[in-house]
Amino acid sequence: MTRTLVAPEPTAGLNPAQRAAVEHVDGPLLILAGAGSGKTRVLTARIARLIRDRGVHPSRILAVTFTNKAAGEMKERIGRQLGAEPTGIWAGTFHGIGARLLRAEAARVGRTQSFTIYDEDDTLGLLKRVMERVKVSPREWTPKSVLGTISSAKNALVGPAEYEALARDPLAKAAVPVYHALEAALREHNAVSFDDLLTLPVQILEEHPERRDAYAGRFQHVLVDEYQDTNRAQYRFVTLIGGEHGNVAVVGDDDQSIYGWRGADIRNILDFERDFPGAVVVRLEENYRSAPPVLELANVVIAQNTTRRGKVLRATRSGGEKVVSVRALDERDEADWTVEEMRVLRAGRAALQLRDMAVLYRTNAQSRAYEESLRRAGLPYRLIGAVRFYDRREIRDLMAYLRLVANPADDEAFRRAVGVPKRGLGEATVELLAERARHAGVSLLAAATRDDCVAGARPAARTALADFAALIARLRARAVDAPVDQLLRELIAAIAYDTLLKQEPDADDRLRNVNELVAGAAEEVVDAEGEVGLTPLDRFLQRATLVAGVDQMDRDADAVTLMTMHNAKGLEFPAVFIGGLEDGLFPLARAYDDPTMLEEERRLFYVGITRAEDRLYLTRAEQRRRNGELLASRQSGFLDTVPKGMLEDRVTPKARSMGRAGLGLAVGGGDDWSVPSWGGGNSRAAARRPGTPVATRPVNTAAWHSPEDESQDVPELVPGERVKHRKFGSGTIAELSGQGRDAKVKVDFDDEAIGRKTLVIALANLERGDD
DNA sequence: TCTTGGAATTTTTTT
DNA sequence: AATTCCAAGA
Repeated sequence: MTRTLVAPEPTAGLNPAQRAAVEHVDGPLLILAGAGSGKTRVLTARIARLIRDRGVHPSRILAVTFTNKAAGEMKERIGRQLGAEPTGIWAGTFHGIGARLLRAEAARVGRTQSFTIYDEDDTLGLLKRVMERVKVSPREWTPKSVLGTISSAKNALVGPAEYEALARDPLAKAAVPVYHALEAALREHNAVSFDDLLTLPVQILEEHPERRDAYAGRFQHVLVDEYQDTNRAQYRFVTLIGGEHGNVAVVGDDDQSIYGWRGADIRNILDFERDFPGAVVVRLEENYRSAPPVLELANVVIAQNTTRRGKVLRATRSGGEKVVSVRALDERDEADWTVEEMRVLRAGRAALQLRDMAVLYRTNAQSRAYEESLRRAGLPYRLIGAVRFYDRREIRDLMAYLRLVANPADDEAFRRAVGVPKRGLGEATVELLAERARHAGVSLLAAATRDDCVAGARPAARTALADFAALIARLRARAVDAPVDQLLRELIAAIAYDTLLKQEPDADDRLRNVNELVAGAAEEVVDAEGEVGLTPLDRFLQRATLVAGVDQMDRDADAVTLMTMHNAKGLEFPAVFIGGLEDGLFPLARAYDDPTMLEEERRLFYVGITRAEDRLYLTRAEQRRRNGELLASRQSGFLDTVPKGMLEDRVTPKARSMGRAGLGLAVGGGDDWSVPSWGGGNSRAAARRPGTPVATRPVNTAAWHSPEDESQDVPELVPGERVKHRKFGSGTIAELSGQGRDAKVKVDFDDEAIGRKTLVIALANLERGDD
């Protein structure tokens, strides 16, 4: 049964479970793969085997990965097993694959092949304009919340009509006309949102059975990685393509489901066997990555969750260092300690390289302190996520031009490009133009060249518009045969963008970024692997929108990695530092009231822990600046349930000498923050409200209350009560509204110049009484 | 039309 | 704290 071939056998060196997953051929397959259990290996071996041993042509395989980078790496690994990289395989993220399908089928949803993908910012900009048009006040409903509810609807495959029928709460009702109008506007702009990359392909496949048959027939085998993070639309996509033949292999780990907040439905993996009858289930529970102490901790932590299929990772390695738990004074101390430990690891016997170390955290804001410490220490680092390269202003400016060149209907791009550089065209002119364009049913760019549309604008403005339109037309003509980098160079010259940047504060950085963009565009031309009829410009623009932070990560550079735990999924490092293990930060305060959210936070912790191969450090700070406010914090509840002895406790010198005693805080008894302990379940929200401000008598927390009033929720403010605000001084409460975190007060301040203000209690940091 | 300074406003995570 | 938003002035 073992055939001898030139390349190594795909199943060589696999354990029995892995081998079973690789050798299973037809019919649904669910691979429950614990962290570090070699699932990527299994996935690649499986595809290699399909191609080599089962004669499946690569073009008949659809492989969905979580990042573009992962797709690239997978193809490369398959190539190594087969001796040559497979051509024709569709491998990428759901969004990337959706875009690819959509390019081919664009006409069916009222777009052309050159449609633009609107990112979050673009979509939000469009939505604001739409809200204005349909008269939904952005004061009453923030554009973000409206976009959020529309986005959830899309991810659940609820279209505008159905949404209208279902709308019950006020926000949803307000969003109804916006949803309708937004869809129309996107279509007019020849654009799609991120969500549309998932929903429109589904819509096409559902409405056109022959298209569905074509794709389902083509893709004989469907493989999906990180299945636990798929949402309704993605699930439907998989079912539409693979439901019939059932050759669907999904890999996932319910314990690593961390995207519930964007519509991922953990039930997709929990119910796989029901959705795909006859599914073979393979469990990969042997962990090859982490040292036993790391795994022990991971198992203890995740065991607190109730909603899970249940599994225990078994270590295959032995030995290893104890997990270290560190208490620091503040975020700066935490970062300094971390960096110091990094130097020790580098200089010590382990002789780790910087690329072997990663700092993981819950929120991007936490990166700052680490960046500063690393810079002070002179250690190079790479920051993943946060501000994407393509989100930088100078890059977006140039991209707006390219977008407009590729898609003249992209009004959002027009609005951005027309303002850079300043050419005497302001809001007044653009709004006039928009009005006329709307009337004439044409795009802004088209309107700029029509006399009837620019009539009424100032002569100077008319000239500027004509010049701008001519510039775009010229670039458009060049785009036909010039490579993208050349086009970019000409654009920069035409608008003298480099001279413009040179006059700005961060000129050097910005110019470097621009050069990098040009260089990146040149590269793109080289590795363009020819996607059906797409122009190089279209390809370039699409890639720019769909690259994720991790996609840009260069693992070869010797630098420390900083990123959120969400971004760390699928990665591993010899040494991992997880920062901010404090109540209110990790888990986030928002998760307290909701067991589902709390469990998701815990899964995120589990993901973080299992990134570590040899060494793991959990750090926390006694006080931390958040949103400009200094907050005292208790250690994370996640640590409370860890058995004593599993962690090696350390305290930074600063925390030891200036610890909380020095803060003069009225902490409710005891010198450790062991005050209210809470396990997995149902302790009262009031008893563990986080983010306690370091101030006297805060009103938005119950953490310092004496036991008697613990049963009360947040201490009630009442109308007529006197309060004091940091900036506004003293005042009297006039009115209360809202609940929980959204609770607001109207306060009449004594200072007449200030008068009545509406404040969010949770943010206002009011003090009770006068003083 | 563009610049400015003060005010308001922060969902945490991302394709 | 930091960014974004807005209104008034140049």
